[in-house]
Amino acid sequence: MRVLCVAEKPSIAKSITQILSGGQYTTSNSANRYIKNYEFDYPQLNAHFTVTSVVGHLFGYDFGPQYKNWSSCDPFVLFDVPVEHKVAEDKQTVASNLKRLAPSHQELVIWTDCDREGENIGSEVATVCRSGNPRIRIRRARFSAIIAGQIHRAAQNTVELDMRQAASVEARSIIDLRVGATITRMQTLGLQRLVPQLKDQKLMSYGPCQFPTLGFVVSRYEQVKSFVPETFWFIYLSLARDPRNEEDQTEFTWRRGRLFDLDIALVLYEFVLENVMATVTKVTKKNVKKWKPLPLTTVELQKSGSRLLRMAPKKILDVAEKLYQDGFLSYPRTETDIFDPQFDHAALIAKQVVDPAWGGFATGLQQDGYAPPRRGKKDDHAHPPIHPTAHAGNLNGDAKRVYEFVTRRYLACCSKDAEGFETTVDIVSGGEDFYATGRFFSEPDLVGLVVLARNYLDVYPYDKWGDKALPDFEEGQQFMPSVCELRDGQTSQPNLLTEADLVGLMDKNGIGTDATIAQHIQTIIDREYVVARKEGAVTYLVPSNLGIGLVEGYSRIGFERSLSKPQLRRETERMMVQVCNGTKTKAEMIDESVEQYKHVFVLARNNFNRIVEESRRSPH
DNA sequence: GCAAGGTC
Repeated sequence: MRVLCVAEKPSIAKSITQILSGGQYTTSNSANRYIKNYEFDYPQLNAHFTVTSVVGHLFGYDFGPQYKNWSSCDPFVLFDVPVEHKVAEDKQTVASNLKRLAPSHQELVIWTDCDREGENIGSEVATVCRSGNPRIRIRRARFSAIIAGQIHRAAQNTVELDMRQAASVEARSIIDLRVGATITRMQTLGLQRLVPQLKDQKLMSYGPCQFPTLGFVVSRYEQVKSFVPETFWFIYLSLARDPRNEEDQTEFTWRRGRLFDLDIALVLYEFVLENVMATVTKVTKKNVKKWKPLPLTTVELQKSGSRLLRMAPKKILDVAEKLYQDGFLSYPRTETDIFDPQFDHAALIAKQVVDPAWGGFATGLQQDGYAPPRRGKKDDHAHPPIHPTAHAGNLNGDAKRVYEFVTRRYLACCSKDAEGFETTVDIVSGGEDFYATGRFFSEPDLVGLVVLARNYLDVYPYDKWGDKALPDFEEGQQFMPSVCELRDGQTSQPNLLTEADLVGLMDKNGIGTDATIAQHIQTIIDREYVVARKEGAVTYLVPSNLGIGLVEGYSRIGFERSLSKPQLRRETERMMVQVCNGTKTKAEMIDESVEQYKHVFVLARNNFNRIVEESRRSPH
């Protein structure tokens, strides 16, 4: 029997081949430059295997040519006209490779990622293969990690393709196209016609992900703008053990924190002054841990990368993609923050011992520094957390910095939590409670044998856990504070959104996926809805007048679930789950969603003057 | 000239 195996991407086809063939296989080129076809015998099934791949989706949806021209029709009709489902122009070579291979095989085994998109890509692969060989038997391999045992088990225990999951993706694709096209055309044409400043603005797109993304930026901007500082008061108390040394001050924090009522603060302060001699009520000493980081997901890479490496999320993902293609990093698009229990950490750590910067640390992990990585809560059942797959010694610039971050993060995951020693001193002065906290990695010799360790912090300089010395205090000890003042301060205004903040918000609200979040941010910048403003080391996102105008305009119309809020997208997500469960059909999902958006569209068009007003308010 | 999803 001849079996045709098709993976979602070339790298997976290669890994599967290496595992199933035991290293004995032949390679040939396909019509597509990225795709190779591998062949070998698989005696366990008494079969000859051909393994190849696609490069993501094969098909795309679009309107027919008669609707291409924006003036050809009222945008509203795009809610209902038929959509074409065709192999995308740039995927013709991918499809022709499958179609050519199908006739010489009796069985097709689909090895796409085990998620909704993977199921959908699998159904596309099946369609193309069937067009080359109508009688080909179609099966699906289920695997959640590229680990030999799992891959063999998947090959020998194939299942059915899940057509419900595939259908849920089709429904979402069609809805996104219809909604995106109608609102984009209406909005762009309307604003160009009615707002003089915008007549040359090329494209003012609407998308179910880009608008909620813009909404987050505008909403933070409004918070910053409407912020009114408040004054608060607190009692500041400190002790100088050596009154001649101004540096040697132990500052105590008032247990009440901040008070926003001056009268009350004054009364309490006067109580304290009447009896200011302080008494130490308690000295607490305890061992404390700072947890090592979780295994790295794409979203985390982008958040911490943009914060620590000061690169745009999109840039980080591009660099990581290149490192993956060069064989230095594992697949960079993953939601998983749990390593498979069978994952071979020893082999990966061994590859890093040669590094001049962290090789010594890796050697330490090989001796007794190793501890199994923490287990997060997310598993996409398709890819492991991001980790280095080979040592890279010759990188430069951004590639070097991203590789270093991923590698240090990985080694930190395989290390131990940092251990410190914390002392808290509680005092009472004039009936009010104060405290001071100090922390050490190594306790001064008093107790002698407690050895505390920085552990993962030695390889992960991105986390800070500073030493803060505290002089010795004893319970019952009394002292006269060197300073005791009623001080005031003001609440500070919130910061504008950073790219890292925005990635986090989108992830939390289900806007976009690990692979697309950075693109959506880039889109709202490209559309000039938002400007990325660099202030020192941090990049803040500031909405433009156009961006603010659009969001304000739509919310003025008073949509129950505004177009720039995440609820509508969440509803789409919920319906996809229902289609996957079988509690809703694809057609029902499309109908319901389109009805809802038709309503929104009509309301928006009838009240378009409000959007125009908001967009006109200031020059762009 | 429209979307978002995959991958390169």
